[in-house]
Amino acid sequence: MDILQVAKRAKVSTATVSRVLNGFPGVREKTLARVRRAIVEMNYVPNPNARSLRAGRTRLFGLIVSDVNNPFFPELIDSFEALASAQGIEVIFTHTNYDPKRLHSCIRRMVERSVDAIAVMTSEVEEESLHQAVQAGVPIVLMNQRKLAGKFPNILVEYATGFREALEHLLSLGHTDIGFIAGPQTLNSAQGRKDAFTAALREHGLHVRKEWIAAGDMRVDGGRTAMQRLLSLTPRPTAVLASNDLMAVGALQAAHAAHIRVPRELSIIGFDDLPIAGMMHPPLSTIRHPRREVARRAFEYLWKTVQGEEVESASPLQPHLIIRSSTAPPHGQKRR
Amino acid sequence: MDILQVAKRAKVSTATVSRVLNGFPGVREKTLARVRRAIVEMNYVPNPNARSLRAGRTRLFGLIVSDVNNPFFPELIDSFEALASAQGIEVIFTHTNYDPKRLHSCIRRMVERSVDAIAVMTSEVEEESLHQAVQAGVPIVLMNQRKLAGKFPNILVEYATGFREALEHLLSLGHTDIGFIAGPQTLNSAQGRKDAFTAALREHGLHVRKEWIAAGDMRVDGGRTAMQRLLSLTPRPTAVLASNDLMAVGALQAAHAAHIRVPRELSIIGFDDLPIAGMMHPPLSTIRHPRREVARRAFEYLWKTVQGEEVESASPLQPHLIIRSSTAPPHGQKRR
DNA sequence: CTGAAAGCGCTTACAG
DNA sequence: CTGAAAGCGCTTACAG
Repeated sequence: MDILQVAKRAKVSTATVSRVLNGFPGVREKTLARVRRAIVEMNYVPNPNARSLRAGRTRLFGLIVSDVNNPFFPELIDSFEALASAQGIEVIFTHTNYDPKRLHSCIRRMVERSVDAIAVMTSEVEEESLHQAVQAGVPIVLMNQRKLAGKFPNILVEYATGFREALEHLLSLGHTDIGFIAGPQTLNSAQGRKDAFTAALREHGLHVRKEWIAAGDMRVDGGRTAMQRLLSLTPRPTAVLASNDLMAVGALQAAHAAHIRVPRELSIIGFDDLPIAGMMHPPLSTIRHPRREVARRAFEYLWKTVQGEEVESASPLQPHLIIRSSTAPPHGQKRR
Repeated sequence: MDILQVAKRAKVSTATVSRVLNGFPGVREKTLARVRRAIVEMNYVPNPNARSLRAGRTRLFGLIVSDVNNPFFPELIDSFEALASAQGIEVIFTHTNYDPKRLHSCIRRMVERSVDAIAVMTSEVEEESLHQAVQAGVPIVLMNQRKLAGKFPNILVEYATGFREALEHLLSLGHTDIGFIAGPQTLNSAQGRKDAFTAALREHGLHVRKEWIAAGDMRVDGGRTAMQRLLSLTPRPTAVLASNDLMAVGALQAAHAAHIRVPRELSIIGFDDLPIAGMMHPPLSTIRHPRREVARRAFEYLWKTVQGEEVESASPLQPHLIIRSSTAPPHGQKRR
């Protein structure tokens, strides 16, 4: 009974110490000071387990991502953790490795740990898994799961803006033959990106050439293979957009291997703006995914909800094009 | 009192339910079955806070790294987390951003959370910060902190082996003019790597040319600047080793910018074997840091210690050279 | 403004 | 082999 020791030293009851600890109003100034001194002198730290047991709150948030090894996530994790830590919240985190079944057990583990809230920042989500959290009364928030947008709180990212900017950039350089490296259409995020691409194309009256859309696995290897396929075509696109940077890197490798110079003979644009995009040779132009902002919104939603505050829904986040050196006018053409 | 409900349903006392839950021996087969059924039927999950409060163990491990955004760490985190999760341990993690002061507060937070053990996997460690854990009786383990090797459990990595292999590879290609991009000598890990390099040089009777050792900040930018300095020298080295892959990437960028072809005109070798090493153009040869193995040993040390088992100290881990495409015989020379 | 006391949900000697 | 009961360290109505 450690709080008892503090109470004795300050010559008050444990109730009063507890009040001071939790910043409750209505403690006389003098008592307050005495208790505070005792706390400091004894170097007292409350036992979080006892606290949680009694108060029913653990000050623990869960964070679930798809894949720690995908450079997309560290920044998101970093931001989330920093925000949490500023509020005295600890974060336990796991990843699903893109496997919806693992999401189920991740959520179960977190619920069993009685976290106060869960951020499900995965690219793929199965609705049933989420019900565990709902049933346990644990608030959750998702990242850009449009299909579940009505049912669950959701941090939306409007891919369309980014793709429109990318397309307009390519058009302004003189490209009209534009290919796309899509992701597996089983992934929500991959599907959304492909839709955004074709929509942007149509907006500008461009025809969607099905054979110029190749699919990869969202990793470097998949991007390389997809690009090899596109390069084998006649005619082939003069510019290629990839649904993520890892595949754009693979595309770049394929171009290098085929002795096709980027951007002189082929323009490439990625999506995400991973740190590696800028490290490539040439540095990749890409659409920046506002993941730190996603993390911030996700945390704030959960934090406010836990506090019992109402959260008004915000407008979707907008990704924007970052122009580096992997785009240029098509071979033999001038900037118009 | 949820365990009470289970007890009632199984017509036993809570003590018996607890015994079943914790796999204690000496419960009659029949009772065991009845209790198990009740647990399943009621979908009962023990309250971890009550458990921890009583048992004094939280089944929570702390993991501290230098920087989530450095691609070195995700694999380490991933491995550690997988191992922990297999034992029903949850991991809370934070990073110091290379700031020793932050390490202090990271450890404090974890101790206050009453984690059962802490893995301090940072490249820089201040001894005093560790005392908090020691005083609180929380086992810790460090990553390759040679200065503290006698005082604290430590997962050692023998840089020398890797550098020896790299050097011998370069010598076999015909290089004798070998430069080095060092890290800030305030970082233990950077210092260790530089020492390993110069030792390898001397072993082979090569002279250490001080002007061919440039220092960077362990990031891409630092590597680029350091390489620019080396390239401005006459004579300049025909091969350069970098203390980590991020700086090797920067070195590659500097070479590209100076229109020096790698590996034809300049060989580059990195250290760590980050995922990006293989994505570069050309793919970087590098010394692989066995970080998954580090994570495994760190976890196992902590796990065994928490169980009260004795852990015998293992021999240091050996990094090995991975040959890709950034090394070749020096310009105009043949492989000897 | 402050205190006495119940109770959060478990585990663990102790007794039988 | 099993149960009654104390207690882990807090917080929170309730009373004064």
